[in-house]
Amino acid sequence: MTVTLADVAARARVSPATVSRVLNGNYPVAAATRERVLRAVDELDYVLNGPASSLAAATSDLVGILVNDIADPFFGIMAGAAQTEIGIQEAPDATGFARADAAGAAEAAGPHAPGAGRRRAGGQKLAVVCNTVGSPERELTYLTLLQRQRAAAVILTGGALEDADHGAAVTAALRRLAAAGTRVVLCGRPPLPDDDVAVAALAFDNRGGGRRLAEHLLALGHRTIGYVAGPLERTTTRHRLEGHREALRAAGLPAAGSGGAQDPLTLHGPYTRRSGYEATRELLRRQPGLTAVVAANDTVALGACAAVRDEGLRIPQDVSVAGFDDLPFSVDATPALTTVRLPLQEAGARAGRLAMGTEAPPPGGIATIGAELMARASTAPPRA
Amino acid sequence: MTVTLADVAARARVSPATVSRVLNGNYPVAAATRERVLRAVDELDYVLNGPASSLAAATSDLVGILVNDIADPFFGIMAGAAQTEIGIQEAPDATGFARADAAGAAEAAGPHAPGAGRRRAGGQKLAVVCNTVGSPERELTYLTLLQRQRAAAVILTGGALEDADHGAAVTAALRRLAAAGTRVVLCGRPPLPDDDVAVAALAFDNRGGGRRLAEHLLALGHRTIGYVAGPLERTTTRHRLEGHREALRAAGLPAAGSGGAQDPLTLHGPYTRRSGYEATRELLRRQPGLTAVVAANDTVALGACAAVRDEGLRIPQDVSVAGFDDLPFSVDATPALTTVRLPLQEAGARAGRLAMGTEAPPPGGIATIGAELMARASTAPPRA
DNA sequence: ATAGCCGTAGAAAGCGCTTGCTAGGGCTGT
DNA sequence: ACAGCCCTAGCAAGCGCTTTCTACGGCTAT
Repeated sequence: MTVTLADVAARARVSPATVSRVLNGNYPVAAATRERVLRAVDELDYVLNGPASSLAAATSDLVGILVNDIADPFFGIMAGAAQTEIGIQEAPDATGFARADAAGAAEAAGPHAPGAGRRRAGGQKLAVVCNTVGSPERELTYLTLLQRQRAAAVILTGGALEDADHGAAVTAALRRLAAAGTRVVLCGRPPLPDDDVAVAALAFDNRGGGRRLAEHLLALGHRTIGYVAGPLERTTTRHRLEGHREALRAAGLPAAGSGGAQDPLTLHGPYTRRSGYEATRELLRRQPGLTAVVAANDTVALGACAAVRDEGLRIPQDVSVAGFDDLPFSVDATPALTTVRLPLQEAGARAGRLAMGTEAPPPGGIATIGAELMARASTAPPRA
Repeated sequence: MTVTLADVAARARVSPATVSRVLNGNYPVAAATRERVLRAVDELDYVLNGPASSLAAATSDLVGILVNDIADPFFGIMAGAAQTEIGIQEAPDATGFARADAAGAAEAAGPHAPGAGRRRAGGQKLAVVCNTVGSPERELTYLTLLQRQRAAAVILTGGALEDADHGAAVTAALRRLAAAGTRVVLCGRPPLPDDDVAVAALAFDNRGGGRRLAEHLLALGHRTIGYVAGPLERTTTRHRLEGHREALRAAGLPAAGSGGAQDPLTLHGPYTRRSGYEATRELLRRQPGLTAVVAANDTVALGACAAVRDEGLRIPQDVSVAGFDDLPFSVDATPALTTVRLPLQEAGARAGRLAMGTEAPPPGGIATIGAELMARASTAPPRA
């Protein structure tokens, strides 16, 4: 029914081994033979059987990218950049066998260097993104599924859940993956607790970003700053908040809640516009003296802006609003949103390269990626 | 080195066949045996070898979702919804074998119904999204890669390229996929040219949406309406534009360009904010009488808004602006964007169900999904 | 008691590919 | 001319799982 390697071999009058070698291009095959095989391949519309190939070779060309919410550009941008880096490589050079010899002249290995004439070893990788919807179970399930597929690499993006059990489970899963030869990369997520693992981590400087943003507001003269934080138990949420409070404390303001106590100026919620809207209305209600609102991210900030307006207040004259991430739409908000820029594109691309083994891992396996303050029109000095 | 089925079998003192059956749960295995096997599985931290399993069973649990731009929420939302529908199902019932008998009492098949006691047949599907970046070659490459993996289903989202050669290539690829038993679903993309294939299509009513949006503007009194269209050669672009012009023509306005002629009121560009910005400035420059701008989608509309403002004009008093898609941020723009709502979430979910075979395909394999006008604050009557 | 069934488990034959090893020509070098 | 190499291609042994077919108790029905 379906065409197999053997069929192609028969048609090209060669052995299956030869066909395999032509297709994988990592073994010298005479040009004429190669030609014949290639012709047979597309006369027969042959498509390699991936599972069989992966089984025999004990490797697969799958690379998994885990994201918390695929509908959120924050993840979309990172995933897209990573996928671009991983995806379709330069086309293999079907002809030009002889040219390798010319190039070989530059080699020190002598006239009969055995490596001459070899073609791209790897082959096409299939980067796939998996949407965990922020659910711990799904995260684990996807990790198992990817291990099942013997994925070549796995990239985990975004903040991690701060649950001891779940953290341990994920760490164990990643360790298993790594042990099985899968490259593991963390992107925008803190390194694993014990860093003995061969897991590269690209962490965002959320704490620093949060601090700088707060400092900016303090410098403008704000003293009562509301904070619409992300979901509890997320590293991202905690780090941004810590940075924020660090700055407040440094300015001699009562950064309550740092001990986990109730902080009337901080409200937690999901990363949604709605959360931003509702939390901000609540904040405005209970703190009439509020002159600024910092949101967990840009999406939340949009909701905050809507809330401020619906209270009949102006941005930034009456209340300043700031976000985090600097997603593309932030500059288009009215007024343009002050936020903290995270180089999502770059980080994603780098993660992709690490996953491919194209780029050397950072020293210690850990790199921190800067978060830059983008002061724009949505923040200004408070009314005098 | 790595644990295999045989290892588990040895440890559980059963044959590999039995372990396989426990894991796949579609063959009666005595509770005690099952128990023993399951214990061995997790004592050994056994993870099924996907490729081997797929090879032997001649099926895979991969479902591919192709999107043009993963960083664009338009696709993210559809992909996310589809993935949710496909992804992690209810947990298999590890115990409770006996209960099947009790339930069996309700069956008409008699006391020894052979089907009693069977568990979920399918098993976990891995939904993966593939980012084509709008590139025809990548689209084709991904299709081949997915065929290699013997994917269970493939979902193509978003507008198709209107290039005869490429269209034929894609159609051929989809046909091959379908022939190989892969379920193919089109989501937000017009049906295949000859609909004899077993390919389900969920198309958006882009033409109708474009028409209604134009009618809305016409009803408000606009007569000189600029149009910042999407990239040429995309079905989405063409359909929206056709609907737009249909309405203009019906209103007796010179809908130039319908024959492909130069239309000074229409400009093409990518689906980016920047394109919206630049095209709109250009439009405003060459058509001082312009009172409204329709954008290819909401993202472009955001750019258009910025351009209008930068020209010192107000929205909607001086110029009305409208988008398309009704992405989440549209309602948050200032003023809230008039747009055409596409039920992306629902469409994606439905595509996911079609891919899983959970939902019956629409009659004729084709369904058109409505596009609803969302008249908001960014459009108003033109200055008198 | 005996025949016959049903429920359960094992043996073994692949699934389609990769790859280490082997073998046979055609050259080169002497 | 002959030995020895290199280049190219084939052989065959798996990779780890699924699944058909077969086998074997114990229980029911006569």
